[in-house]
Amino acid sequence: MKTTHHPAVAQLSLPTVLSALGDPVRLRIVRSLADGRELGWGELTVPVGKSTLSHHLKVLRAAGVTRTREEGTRCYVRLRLDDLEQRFPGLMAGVLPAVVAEAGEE
Amino acid sequence: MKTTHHPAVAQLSLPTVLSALGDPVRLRIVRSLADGRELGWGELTVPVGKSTLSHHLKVLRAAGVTRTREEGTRCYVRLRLDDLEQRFPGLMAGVLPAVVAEAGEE
DNA sequence: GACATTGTTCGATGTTCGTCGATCATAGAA
DNA sequence: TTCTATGATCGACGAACATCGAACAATGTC
Repeated sequence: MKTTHHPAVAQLSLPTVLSALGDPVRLRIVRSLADGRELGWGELTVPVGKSTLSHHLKVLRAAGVTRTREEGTRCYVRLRLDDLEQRFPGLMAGVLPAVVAEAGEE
Repeated sequence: MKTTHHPAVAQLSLPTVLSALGDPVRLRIVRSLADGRELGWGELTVPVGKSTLSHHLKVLRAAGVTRTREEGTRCYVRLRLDDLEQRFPGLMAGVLPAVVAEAGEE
């Protein structure tokens, strides 16, 4: 595919991370990944077209929230929980429960 | 001044809160308030004009992150920590340390 | 009443964002 | 090689956003 760029741990920016999380569609993606599992692209069920999904995954990736692994023609996504914990200790521990709890509200 | 509107606890939305926090200027405001103190409008030193500051405070207020109290011609701002804890337990406990830690990086 | 202070609102400008359909590049299958 | 499936990229659109200066409203002071 392409050289999917992932920022280094030291370069993760808090406004960028929070801004990436501040969108309903992306928050829904994060919720799907909240348990740490790696999911295939197609398993991310969001109510948008695939070009839009690709865009949102790019935003999450650029913010350092997710890591995309390519395997053949398909790719897999997971949260960068360890990296985020290293850069912003406790952040995701505070955010993820709220993200998961938000599931039953919509 | 005006009828400054504050959303009820049950109406706080996670994407809205995170989105409100996902801006450098607003994050700087939140950092000033991180210890729970109430600050006067003028004590919020951010590198923007006053109309822009007013706008950012409105965004934070509308998201339910801050509460504005008016007293005469001047007003005071503070975080709605209790309300946020009630609606999203642990969220601010995870976010605020990262916000404060971010202080020495810029 | 006249003036000063404080913060909001308005209008405008340039930028960024979310969304889509269409196209393209890559890797695997027939 | 040809076809197919997977995602990324492109171009475009309208909406939302950050910013500013100027004008405004409300309160306090002289």
